[in-house]
Amino acid sequence: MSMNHAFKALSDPTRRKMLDLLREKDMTAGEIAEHFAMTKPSISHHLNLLKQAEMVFDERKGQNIYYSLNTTVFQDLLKWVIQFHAKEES
Amino acid sequence: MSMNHAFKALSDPTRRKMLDLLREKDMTAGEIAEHFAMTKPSISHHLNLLKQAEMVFDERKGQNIYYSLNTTVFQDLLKWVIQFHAKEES
DNA sequence: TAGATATTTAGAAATTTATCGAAACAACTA
DNA sequence: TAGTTGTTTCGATAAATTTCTAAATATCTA
Repeated sequence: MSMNHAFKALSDPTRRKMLDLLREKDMTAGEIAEHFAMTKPSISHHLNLLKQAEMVFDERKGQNIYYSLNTTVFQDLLKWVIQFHAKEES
Repeated sequence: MSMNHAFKALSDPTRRKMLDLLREKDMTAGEIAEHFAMTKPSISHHLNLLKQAEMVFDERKGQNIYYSLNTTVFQDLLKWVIQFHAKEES
């Protein structure tokens, strides 16, 4: 199910860069936006796709909404890729 | 470079299913096409994207063109995914 | 409560992608 | 060499995606 959303989410370089940023630390939507030459609504859209794909969590803290990685889907991705990496043994 | 192509290639369910088929055995374009409710030109297009992403090889043998997995990019993908799977240790 | 800040939602334009039918190309076979 | 089979290329259309501006929502502060 959400594997399809995950692969879609990963197909855009902006979203992969967002995930890379979140790997270092949790960030607000605004902090994330600072790293891209793109309007805030566009950033919001990308974050929303990552959320739908269950690759990030969002949590409001006062005025800000913090985004953080949700690593569960990455475990499924890892399994998927390993099938190809070690195809002769499966 | 080609990582971007690889992620794009993986974003389509048809192409992921093609890779899954090739995991079992090398196949001709026609054999691959039999598994999909789609015209041959469409199949050819998808195979071409997989080739550009360096995820498959193609080799003509007489009248047929055989497709097979090229696992080198999958190794890069594995490294990429592992970063997120084990984010706290990197 | 009014204004300021942070972020999202809505709606539209531009670009990319998926798919098709028709035609072309390549190799085999009679 | 003419016909047949396997596959791709071409050109067009429809659907999906990315991005924008404008407006709305949520929270904080004075």
